[in-house]
Amino acid sequence: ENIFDRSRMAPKTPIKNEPIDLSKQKGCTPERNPITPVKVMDKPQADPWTPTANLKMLVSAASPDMRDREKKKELFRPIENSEQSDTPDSLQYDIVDDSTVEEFEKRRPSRKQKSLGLLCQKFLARYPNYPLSTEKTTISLDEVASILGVERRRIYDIVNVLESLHLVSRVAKNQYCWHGRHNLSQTLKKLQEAGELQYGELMTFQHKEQDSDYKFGERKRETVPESQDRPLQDFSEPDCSSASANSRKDKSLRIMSQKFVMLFLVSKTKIVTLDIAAKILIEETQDTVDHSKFKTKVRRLYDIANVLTSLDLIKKVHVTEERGRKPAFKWIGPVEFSGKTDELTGHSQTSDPLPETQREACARYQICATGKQRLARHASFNGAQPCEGTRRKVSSEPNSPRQERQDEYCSKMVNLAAVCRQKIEEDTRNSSVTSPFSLLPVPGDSDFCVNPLPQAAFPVVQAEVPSFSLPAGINSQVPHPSTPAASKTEDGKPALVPSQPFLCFPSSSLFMLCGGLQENNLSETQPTAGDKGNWSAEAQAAEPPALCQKRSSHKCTLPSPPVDDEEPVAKKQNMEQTDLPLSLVVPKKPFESPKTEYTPGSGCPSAVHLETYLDLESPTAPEAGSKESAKPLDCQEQEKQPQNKDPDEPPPENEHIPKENASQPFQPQYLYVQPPAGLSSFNFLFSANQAPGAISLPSNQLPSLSVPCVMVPSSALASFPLVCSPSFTSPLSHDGSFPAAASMNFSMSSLASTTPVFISTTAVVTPKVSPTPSVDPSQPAHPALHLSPVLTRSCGAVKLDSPVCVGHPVTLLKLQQPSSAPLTPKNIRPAHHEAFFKTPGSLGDPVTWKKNEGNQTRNASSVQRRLEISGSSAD
DNA sequence: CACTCCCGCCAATTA
DNA sequence: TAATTGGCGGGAGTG
Repeated sequence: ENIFDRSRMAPKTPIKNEPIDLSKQKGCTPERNPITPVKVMDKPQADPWTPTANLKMLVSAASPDMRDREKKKELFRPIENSEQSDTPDSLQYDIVDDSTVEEFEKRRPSRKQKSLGLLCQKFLARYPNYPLSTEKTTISLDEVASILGVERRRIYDIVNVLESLHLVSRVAKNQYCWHGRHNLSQTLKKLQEAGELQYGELMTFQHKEQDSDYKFGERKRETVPESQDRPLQDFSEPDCSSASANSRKDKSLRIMSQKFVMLFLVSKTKIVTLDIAAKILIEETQDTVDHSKFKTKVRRLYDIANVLTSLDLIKKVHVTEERGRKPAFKWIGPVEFSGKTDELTGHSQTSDPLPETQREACARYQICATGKQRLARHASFNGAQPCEGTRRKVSSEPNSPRQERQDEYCSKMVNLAAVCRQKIEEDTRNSSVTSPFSLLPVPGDSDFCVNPLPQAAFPVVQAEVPSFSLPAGINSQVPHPSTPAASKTEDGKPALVPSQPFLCFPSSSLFMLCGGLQENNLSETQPTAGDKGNWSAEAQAAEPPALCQKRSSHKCTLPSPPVDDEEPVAKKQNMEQTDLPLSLVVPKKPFESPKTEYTPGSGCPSAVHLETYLDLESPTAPEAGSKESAKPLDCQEQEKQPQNKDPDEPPPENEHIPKENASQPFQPQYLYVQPPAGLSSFNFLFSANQAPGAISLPSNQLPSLSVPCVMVPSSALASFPLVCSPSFTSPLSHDGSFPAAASMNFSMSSLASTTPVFISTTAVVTPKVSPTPSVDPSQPAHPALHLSPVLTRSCGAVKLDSPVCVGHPVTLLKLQQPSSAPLTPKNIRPAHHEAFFKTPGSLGDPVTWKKNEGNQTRNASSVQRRLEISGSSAD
C-alpha cells in the first residue's frame, strides 16, 4: 500500500490529494538539493512566515495536527524551496481538487499519508540513490523535519534505520551525511555474514549457542590470534546486557533494523514474519511474558519495515500458517551481494579456500562477537561509507556511543540467537498451548516458498568444506589454530582428526544437530509423541536439500539423495503433529521449491523463514511414526552427530529429534534422535550432511532410514558427552572444516562431567564409503574408538537403505575434554545448554524445557545469558 | 476485532 | 542545564 502511495507521492509528483502536499513537494525538490542549507531554517520553523498563512490554510484544512507542524515546516520549505514548482502546484491541486472531497481528504490525511513509509519516501526522494562520491550531502535533521512537515522524532526513526544500513551516517548533532546506496550491498553482505554467524547459529540451532561459547573461547584462541581474547567478553557483551550496558543502545532501532535485515538475509525463504522477528529480536527472552514487550517490538518492527519498504528492500506479504495468515515481509532487495558470492565461490571452489574463508569468517565473527571486534567491525562498516569520516565522532571518540551500539549490535546478534531459541521455546510452549505455528506454504503466495536462494544453487559439495569451515570456525571455533590441522580436510583429504567433524553431545538430553546448512536452518522437529514437546528443531534440516545446498554450496550438493523429499521428514516430527507447537516454519512443500533440486517428491521443506529459528515445525511429517525419526540433514558428509543425552537424564523416551543444523554451513549437521520408546536405549546420530534425502525416514519405520547414522546406546552416551567430528576426512567429506570447531564445542558442552567423546564418522557422502575411512586417523592423540558394535549395527540398520549412507563408521574418541576447559567462565553455562537444547526440544518436552527454561531462560534475562550459560558449563 | 502504526511523553545522552 | 536522541506504549485508524 505504502508503495503505491509512494509512487505517487514520491516522485515529486504532484500529489494529488495529499494534504501534506507541501511537504512532499518539498521533499521532492530537495532531491536535487542534497543538502539543505538550512539548518537555520529549521530552527526558524516556528516562525511565522507569511507564507505560512497560506499553508496554514491548507493545513488547517488538512488535519489539525498536521497543520501546525506542517505549516511551519512546510512553509519554510516551500519558501526555501520556494520555487519548487510543485509547491504551488500542489497547493493548487489541492485546492482545486479538493473542491470537496479532495479537500476533505487532504484535511484528513489519513493515516497513510502520515505514515512513516511515506515519510521515508519523501525523505529518500530528496537524495539521490547514488550520489556522486565526491559530493557529500549532509542532512540536517531539523531542516528535513521541517521540510517534510513532521516532527523530528519521526525523522529519527527514518534516519536510524537508514543509518543501520549505512545509507547515511551521523556526522554531528543534527547532521547526517547521505551516502546513498553505494555501499548498500556491502553492508548487506556484512549483515548477512554477521547474520549467519549469529542467526545462523540460531537458525541452525541453538546449539550453536553453545558452540558459540565454545567457539568464542576457543575460537579466539585458536583461531584468531588476533582476535585475542575477548572471547567471552564479547559475548558477554551481550551479557553486558546484563545489565548495565544495555541501556538504550541495545534496544536501539538501529540494531533492531540490522538484525531484522539479517534475518532476511539468512532466511532461506527471504520471508520473515513479524512475530518471528519480534521474538528473535526480543532479547529478553521472556517469552512468556511480556506480551507487552512483544507488542512493542512489533511496533518497532513496523516502523523499521516501513522504512525498509520505502527502500524497496522488503515488501509486505502474508504467510499463511495453520492458524491463519500472518503478516510477514519478504526481502526483495539484492539477495546476495556479491560479497557473498565471493565467498561462495571460494568455498565452492574448494576446500582450500576454506581455510581462508574460515579465517575470514572467523575474523568477521570475531568482530561481531567481540565488542572490540565489533568496534572494529563497525569501523569497517563505517569506513565503507563514503562519509566515514563523518561518522560521528570519528575524530574524537572512537567509542562514540553509537559505534558502540553497532558493536553491540553484534553482540546482540549473538543474543538474538539465544533469544531466538528462547523464543522458539516459548513459541513452542505457547504454541503448544495454542497452536503451533507452522507456516504453511501458502499456496497463494509463493513468496514464501522457499526460494532457492541464489546461493543455493551453488553446487557443490566439495566446496562445502570451506564453507563449513568458516562457520565451523566460528562456531566451533577453533579450528585453525588449534587444530590446525584441521586443516581441513579439504576435500578429500583426510585430515585427520581435525577434519573430522565432531559432535558434541552435551549431556543434555537432547540432541543436537548441527547442520551445516549454510544457511542455517534449523529446524526442529520433534516428535514427540508423547511428549509434548516435541518438535524438533531441526531446522531445516530437513531443509530441503536444495536449500542446504544453497548456501552451501557447500555442501550440499546433494543431490540426490534420495530423498529429498522427506523433507522434513526428519523433522517429521512425528508428533509434531501433536503438539508441536510451533513450528515456525513450515516447509512448504508444496511450494515450489525453489529451484533446485529438490526432488519432486518432497518439496522442499522450506523452511524458510528464519526458519531456522523457528522452524520447527513439523511439517510434514507423517512420519511420526517413525519417531525416531531421523532427520535428514543436509549434506553429505559430515556426519556426525552427536547426540547426546545426558547421562543423567536419559530418559528420553521421547524422542526428540531435533535437529539443528548448524548454523553455519559448516557445521555439520547432525540429528540426534532420541530413542523412541522402543529404542530408548539408543541414540541416533545422523549426519546432517547428508543429503537430506538420505536421511529421510521412511515413514514410519526406522529401519528404513537411510541416513547414515550412528546409534549409540544411550547408556553409553550417558557416560559422556560425545563429540563428533564432522570432518571426515574422508575424501569425500567436505566438511572438513569443522574439526576445530568441534573441539570447541565440546568444551562448551559443559558436559562437564562427562568426558567428552568424539566420534568421527566417516564421511558418508557417497555410498562409496564403506567403512570408515580415514577418519580415524585423524584422531591422533586419542585413540579412536569405534563405536561399539552397537552403533555399528544400528548404523547398519539404518543405513541400509540409503544408498548414500555409507555408513559412516564412527569412531569414538575420547577426548579429554577438548574444550571443556577453555571456556571461559562466563561462556559456559551448562544450564543454558540445556536450555538451549531444550529450546528446541523444549517443544518436545515441555517439561524439560520448562525447567530449563524456566530456570534459566527466564532467569536469564536474555540471550546473553544463554550464551553464557551455554558457555559455562559448569554448573 | 485484529492489525498497523502514529504520536508524543519523557528518559537517556550529549553538548 | 539545555538540547538532542530515541525507547516506549497508548490508543486511534483501517480493514
